[in-house]
Amino acid sequence: MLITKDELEIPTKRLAKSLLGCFLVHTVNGQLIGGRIVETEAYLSKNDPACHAHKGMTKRNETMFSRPGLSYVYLIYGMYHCFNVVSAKEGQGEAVLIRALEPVFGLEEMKHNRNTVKIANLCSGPGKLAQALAITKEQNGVCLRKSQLRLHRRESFKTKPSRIKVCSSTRIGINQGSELALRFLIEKNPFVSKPA
DNA sequence: CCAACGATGGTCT
DNA sequence: GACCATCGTTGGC
Repeated sequence: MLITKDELEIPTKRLAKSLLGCFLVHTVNGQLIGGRIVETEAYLSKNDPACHAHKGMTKRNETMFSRPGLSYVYLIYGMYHCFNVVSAKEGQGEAVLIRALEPVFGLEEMKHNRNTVKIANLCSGPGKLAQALAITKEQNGVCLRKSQLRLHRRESFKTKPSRIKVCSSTRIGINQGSELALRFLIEKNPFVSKPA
């Protein structure tokens, strides 16, 4: 079952936690690829200098200010993409970065996209999962309930029990705002980008 | 195991 | 011209 509009329009920190265990799937050439979200980070509009929206709207970050439930994708280090779920209220400029998935669907396709055969190396980082799922700036601004790129609830696929334990840590790969505990992970999950 | 570093290009000052 | 919400490789233990 798809994530509902109401489930998406909640405070960003809460959404970052509740997205854990949900499924991110992309239909490419009629084939479904993707997996279960195991690691996220919240980026806030207030008191968060690491957030792209911290200094207001620019060409790059404008979709961060759009409706919750849309996709925000940007290019990082000239070669990778990062995928976010726009959150909070329209106009606020907040989002949840999806940092890792447990690969579930279309493993062979994802191996091909990533040029590796190691399952643990397919989606264990924001750049990796975007590459595995063929997410690029073409998906920037699409609706995650209606486009080929979608979010499904935890109970949608019977791959694991839906009860999970969440833990948190400081965020990864940033300088400013690095002391804030806004990274959330499924406890003891082998598919995260780095242990807590 | 791990720290260091280069690739690579869009965005912002 | 500097800075990046990264990753793969390299070279040291």
